[in-house]
Amino acid sequence: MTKKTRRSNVRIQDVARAAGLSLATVSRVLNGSARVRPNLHERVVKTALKLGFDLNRRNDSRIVAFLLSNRAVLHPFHSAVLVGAEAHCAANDFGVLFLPMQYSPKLPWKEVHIPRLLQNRKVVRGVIAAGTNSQNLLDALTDRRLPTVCLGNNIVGDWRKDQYSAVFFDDIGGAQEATSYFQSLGHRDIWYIGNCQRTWFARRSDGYRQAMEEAGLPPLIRDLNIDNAEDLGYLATKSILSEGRAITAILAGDDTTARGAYRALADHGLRIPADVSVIGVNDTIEASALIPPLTSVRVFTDQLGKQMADLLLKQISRLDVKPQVVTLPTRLIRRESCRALLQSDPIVIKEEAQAS
Amino acid sequence: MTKKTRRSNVRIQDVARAAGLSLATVSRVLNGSARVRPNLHERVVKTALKLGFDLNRRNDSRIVAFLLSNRAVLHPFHSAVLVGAEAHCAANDFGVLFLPMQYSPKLPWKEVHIPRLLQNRKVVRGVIAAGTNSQNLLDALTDRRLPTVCLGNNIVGDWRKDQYSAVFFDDIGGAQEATSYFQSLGHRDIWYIGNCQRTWFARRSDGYRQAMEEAGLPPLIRDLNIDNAEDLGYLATKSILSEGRAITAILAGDDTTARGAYRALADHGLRIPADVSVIGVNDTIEASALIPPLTSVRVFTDQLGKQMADLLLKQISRLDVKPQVVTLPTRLIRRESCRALLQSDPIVIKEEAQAS
DNA sequence: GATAACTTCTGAAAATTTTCAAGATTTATT
DNA sequence: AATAAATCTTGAAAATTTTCAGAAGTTATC
Repeated sequence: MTKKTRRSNVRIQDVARAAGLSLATVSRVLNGSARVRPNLHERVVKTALKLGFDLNRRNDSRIVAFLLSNRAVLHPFHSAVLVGAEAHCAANDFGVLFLPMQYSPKLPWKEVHIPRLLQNRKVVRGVIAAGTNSQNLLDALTDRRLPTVCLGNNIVGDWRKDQYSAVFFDDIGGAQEATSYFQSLGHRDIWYIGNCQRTWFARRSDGYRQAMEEAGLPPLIRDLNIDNAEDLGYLATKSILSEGRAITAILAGDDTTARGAYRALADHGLRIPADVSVIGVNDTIEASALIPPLTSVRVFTDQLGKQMADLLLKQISRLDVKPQVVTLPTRLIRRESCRALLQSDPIVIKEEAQAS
Repeated sequence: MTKKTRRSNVRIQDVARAAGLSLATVSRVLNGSARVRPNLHERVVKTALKLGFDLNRRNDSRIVAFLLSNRAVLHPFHSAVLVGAEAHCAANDFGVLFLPMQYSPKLPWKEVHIPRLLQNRKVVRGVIAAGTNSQNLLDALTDRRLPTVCLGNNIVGDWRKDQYSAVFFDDIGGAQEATSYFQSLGHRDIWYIGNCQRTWFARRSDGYRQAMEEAGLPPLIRDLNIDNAEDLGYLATKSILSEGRAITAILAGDDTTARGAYRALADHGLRIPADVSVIGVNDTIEASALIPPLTSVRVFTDQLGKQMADLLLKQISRLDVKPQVVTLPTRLIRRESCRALLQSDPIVIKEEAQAS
């Protein structure tokens, strides 16, 4: 009787007997190595829970996947999220599998190709969905019963928000704060530049628009459908300048776009911040690397990674947790790229229509 | 007889019988789940090979670890290596576990703490050792019989080069090429700045020194023991300028150091490339992000990752491959940060001893 | 709406992994 | 050098996973 405590008193065969199924089927359910009819699956899980079968501390995999969807490269932003997620996982004795993948948001979910390593919970226990995702991938992961937490800001198209855990960062509020900051410095001709085809640029333009409207100023948005963020910033800025529009401040949709703006301003002989003030969003190392250093809306990327990891690990350890949504605040980091506009300052309009 | 081909005709129990050992012991050797005395280990491996036991296509893990040793953050350089390695692994149906770790190069190898996930080949089959490593870690990995490939450039201290596969990139040659390029543009007062306590900065200073000596010019090296690369570049450049030394060109040990130099030059009112030309090393996105874009020694980071992955996967699939060393070439990418010095140009010496 | 062709699911048996306790070896201490 | 304490190895048995071939379910076709 007092044999010595086994790692768990309840064995897989006890569950099988109680559920009236074979050992094999129970094993398959418990480690997701193969498909089991939904009702039997449920029967196994229920029986296991009832008998108090130790669903976690068994010696199965302790790896989660960090999905980097639809990105060609690993940007500093996502690097930082990855590092944050890894640190939290490591602290909980989990490892992180780095898994870039590409898929079309239009593909029916059954046709989204899921990497082999995700097909068996023996290997990967859950997924952090970073990069740009859409509902079809979430469906495919749900079908495989993989707990998932997504980076909310970057999901394109409609998705069933109540069914998934997600972590957002408040870039809308950040854009709003940045715009208000410009206003507090006396700026009125404040432009937003971005590619509003992309969710994140669109979200930020909303924040900008709100702040402008609240201040009774007309929103000035230059929305170009260009994929490369630096080209986008460059061309958007260039087009505003060559049209001779009044401009004393630019809110760029992200730091890379801001860099393009820097370049266009330099081309036109305009100084930052003397002639034009600039703010970016994301506050990656790029922001502090620019000369002059860029004022930017900081996203606490390490916290972002940590939060996603945390929600995921909770889902993994307890099968019954409800999906949760968390929104992390952002914060404007003030650097030398902005200056206060004095009442006496003339509005600078360079007329040169320099050809690109 | 014609039963239908099994995934392998030889079973683990055949090996056990032939080797005169228990099933358990053979299992332990074959998946590295626990330590087995070296002679028995060898006996098992030999017997398995002799019987033609399928060492690979069994359904064991297909994951390798990407070790990022002793780095606080994931720099763009290592990001790119990681992405390159992952792509090649994915093409071979392997996944990559992202595994940052910290250890002291002075610790005896038995005391180097190896993450749990590396302790069992059931999880991780091999290691790509990136970041900064030293022999003690390699010993610890060897002890666990984990195939390892290291990033050769970043190994500190002595190590047994003939026992490990390694991939180098020719940064020495790159520094040499960069220096020669300066010379071909007519520069003579060419400085190298770096922190030669760090292996990579030291290697590059060697390349620089060679090129200077071959051209009959005195090497001008500003070697400061500062960890933060940007501060290093800033302070090194500042110190040269404030001493009033002649300087028309700077070879910075890496791109971040070059950025520091940019900032110091801007502080002194010097233009790039009009007054001073600058070259960096690594050619990360930082180089093209600077204004003006930085001429830099490109390291083909994706190839670097790919090569490391390739050597590793070969070692994993065949237990008998010899360690190999590969050196990848580098290439100077010319951007706007350099200009030819005309014979008539006066040598600019700014005398202002601006306090930092 | 029946039948064929195909796919998915399942349990029994086979194969492998893991636990446990005993035996072997190493290390520390006298 | 001898002994005790601690650690490491191992085989047998227990537990789990995987294979295999047949059963059950689906879909396409006539």
